[in-house]
Amino acid sequence: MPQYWLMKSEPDEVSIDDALAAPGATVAWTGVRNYQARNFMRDGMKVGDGVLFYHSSCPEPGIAGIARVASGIKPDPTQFDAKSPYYDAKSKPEDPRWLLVDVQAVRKTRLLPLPELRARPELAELVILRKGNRLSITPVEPAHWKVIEKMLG
DNA sequence: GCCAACGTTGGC
DNA sequence: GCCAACGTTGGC
Repeated sequence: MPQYWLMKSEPDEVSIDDALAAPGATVAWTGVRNYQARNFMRDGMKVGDGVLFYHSSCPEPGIAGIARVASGIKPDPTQFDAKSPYYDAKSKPEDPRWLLVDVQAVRKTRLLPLPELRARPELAELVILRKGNRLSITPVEPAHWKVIEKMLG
């Protein structure tokens, strides 16, 4: 049973184009610093799961591409890098607090903006559309995935 | 830049 | 364990 996820990235940091241009179209998903999002990676993700690649904190936020989970969880090396904005002094290499997975871009899609997602009643329960949601990684129901795939064409 | 809505921290 | 203060996210 395949599972689906939505993963937010600021295109200034890693856009869908950056991911497609990376070796193997694969990037390490660094910088997750929220326990709930981390736990989704740790407890829920499997290699091959579908990913909606979402651009956040940018002029036009929305879904920008399709990707897949390309590895199991690994420690996020940026937590040990004192020069990284994601540095966490309280995390110890023998007991890493933060994890990542590799994400492989499958294809760039048209930009599917938030207002268009909100306009679809079938997507009302999509986690990122719910009020107050700020999670950078959220599960996506198979039915929602199908609707979104259709909208992307 | 604003601000709503969360999450985290730390004193008690 | 409570909760006020503070920090962050992220759309607008």
